[in-house]
Amino acid sequence: MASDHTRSAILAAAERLYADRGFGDVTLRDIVAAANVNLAAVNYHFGSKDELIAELFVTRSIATNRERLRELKAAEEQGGGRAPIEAILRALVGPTLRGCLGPETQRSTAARFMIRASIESVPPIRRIKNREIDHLRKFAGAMRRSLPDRSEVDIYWGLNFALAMAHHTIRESERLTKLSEGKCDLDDVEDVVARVVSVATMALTAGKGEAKAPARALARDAR
Amino acid sequence: MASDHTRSAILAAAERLYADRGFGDVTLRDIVAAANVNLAAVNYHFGSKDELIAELFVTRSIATNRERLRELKAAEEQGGGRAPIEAILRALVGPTLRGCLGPETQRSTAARFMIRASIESVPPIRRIKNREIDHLRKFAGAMRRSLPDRSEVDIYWGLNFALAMAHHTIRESERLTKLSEGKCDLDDVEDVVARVVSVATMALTAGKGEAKAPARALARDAR
DNA sequence: GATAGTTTCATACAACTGTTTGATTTGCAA
DNA sequence: TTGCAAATCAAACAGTTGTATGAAACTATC
Repeated sequence: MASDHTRSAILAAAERLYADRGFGDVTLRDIVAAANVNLAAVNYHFGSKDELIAELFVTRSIATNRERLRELKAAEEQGGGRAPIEAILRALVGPTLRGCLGPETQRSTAARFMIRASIESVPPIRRIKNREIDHLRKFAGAMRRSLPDRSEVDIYWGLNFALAMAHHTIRESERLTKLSEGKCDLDDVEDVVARVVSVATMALTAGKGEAKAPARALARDAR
Repeated sequence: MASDHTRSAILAAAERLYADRGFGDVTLRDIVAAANVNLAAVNYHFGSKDELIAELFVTRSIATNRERLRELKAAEEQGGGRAPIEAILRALVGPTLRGCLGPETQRSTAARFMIRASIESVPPIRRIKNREIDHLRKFAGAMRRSLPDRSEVDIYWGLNFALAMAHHTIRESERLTKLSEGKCDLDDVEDVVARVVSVATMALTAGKGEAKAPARALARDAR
């Protein structure tokens, strides 16, 4: 096996470049230049560009999911098999938010890469991504156990909204900062996590079955 | 001016293709093939590919914003300058959701194109997009008038979360359907709108100033 | 119906992409 | 040291991209 040096240099450079600039405009030549290796090295070590991306995604995907499940399991064990909904949501969105936001220095390339992947959806990743549904199902299960009175539909919507708020906040963090003229502090990660968890919790616990009825008659003057 | 036929055929074909497959893998040759025009027509009528995309985006952006502002204005007038927060949020997310979801037949290419644009962020669009902040500021203003007791920070977060839920739901509608095994009906657009508005309203009205404090001590066993 | 201006067309171009090739170097075991 | 597989390298390849060209086909005006 000699030296994996080249191999891992490519992985690191590729992850950073993809995280920063997206899959769209990062070429193999950019990657090998950043990694200080020969152009042919990518195909030699990974077979193709797509396989490089796939390996990157699979590795990171496994790591992220493990982290989330670790937090989930801890929460459920502490509650004797039934975790408080806040803890479940925190396990779902916390790791990603912590990795992608916060002061420059403590942002992880890995988390930012995963966000890119969740946004741009390039072919090699799209193929793998279907497995993520199984992962989300585990959270849906935990949420159902935590809120046994809640309808399944509401659970899924709550899960969807929690992910929505976390991902969108990461993706548009720059715009939110500009829009609020700096008043929204995206560097205070725990505050962001608390806000997302709080709103998602309300979505999941408010009302009782009908989080839909109110004010539906308003503004129906279209056309 | 003779016949704008070629011009508008290109615009229509490009919008549809970009909406369906994204900017990433739609080539000029795909567009001219779909529009049944010659390859050189794009550069003749628009100057360059980027200018074509920009024109598409600007046109649609203006239309969407006009529709949203129309609903907003109607709501504020009806309330005498102060619209209920639900109506404001409905004006913000309604048009986009209605355009992008619902039965296949009534989905608008325009709305789907705008979602693509909001996701992929290709250079010519990124340049224009900064203006959208001014548009969002109008909604922030209306929300502040509607909830004068609320802190500005909370307003911006509520706005952010409302857009988050709407956009994410559209982008991941397929996954949500699969995850919920069809139990979440993405074709019932008004239900989706009501859910998003309802949760965003809760985010904006709950607590009073501190939608953050609860349960922050939980799950702090990381590392 | 000739003419000038606009629009279309087939084709070529230059730049860039991921990938392959075959020679050369490296590292290590016999 | 010798021998051999693994790894690196410069160079070329084939394919695709957006764009440019110049001739041909239109269209309307005089």
